[in-house]
Amino acid sequence: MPEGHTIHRQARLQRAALAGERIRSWSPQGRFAAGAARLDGRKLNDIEALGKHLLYRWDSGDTLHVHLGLFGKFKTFKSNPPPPTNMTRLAMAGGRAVVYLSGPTICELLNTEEEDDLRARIGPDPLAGQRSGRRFASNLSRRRIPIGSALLDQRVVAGIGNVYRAEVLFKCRIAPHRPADQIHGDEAALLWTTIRSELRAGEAAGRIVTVRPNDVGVRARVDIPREERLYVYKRAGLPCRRCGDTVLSAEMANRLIWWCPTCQPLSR
DNA sequence: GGGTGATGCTGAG
DNA sequence: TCAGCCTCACCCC
Repeated sequence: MPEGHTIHRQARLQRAALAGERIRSWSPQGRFAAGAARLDGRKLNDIEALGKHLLYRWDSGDTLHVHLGLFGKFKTFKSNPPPPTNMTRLAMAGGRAVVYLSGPTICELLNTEEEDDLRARIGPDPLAGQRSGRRFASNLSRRRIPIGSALLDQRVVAGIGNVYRAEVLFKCRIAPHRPADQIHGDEAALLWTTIRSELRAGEAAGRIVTVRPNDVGVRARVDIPREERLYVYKRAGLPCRRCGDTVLSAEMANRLIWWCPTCQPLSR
């Protein structure tokens, strides 16, 4: 379930659960055996989220880099952890909690140079607290690709995934096919603030809920049914929650995207 | 119980 | 552009 909000949430929760202690680390699956052995018994100083990447800082000077990819998952147990399965790539056990990681695309130790490379190829992170709206706008202005593709490019903005790209464009009334370099300054500013507030809401809630109170016929609650939480994502053929027109979908940047042709006109 | 798609990304061609 | 990789929830039988 990993867009940027999940990663930042994990950083926050795991910081509270593990940081500041010596951590027993091992790789039940065996695929990270050497790395885990190197970290075993070291003190975990801090965890940093960077877009969809997680960086764990250890007192040995080591940095553990985790990227969940499409399938990666964390499971945290405060008490009575079940034994890890042979799918558990990395297990980290401290005095307060145990965290199991399975299915990550990346689980590796980084040296300084590799970490610099990672930072260099990642765009502004809306959850990192920086004021990077201008950088985001400038990144857009330099791409001729559709805005729907640009939002998935982690060099443009770090942390957006397929759900948020569709939802954020809907909220800002921008058609996904419009070229990124033709997004007006005020639209780019609105996009940035919308991305920030939506990712923040997702981080806090632990799930993606973009539908808000004042929109027709939908409760503003986190516990609303799953199929009412989003405006357009995976709603092809269904009526737009705002105007009733039919939600469309198409492939863009190798993934499906959904939009309302009335609420998100091609020209503004 | 099998099949499939998924909130991601890379590297080969 | 496309196959490949990682895992599992969900659907259908």
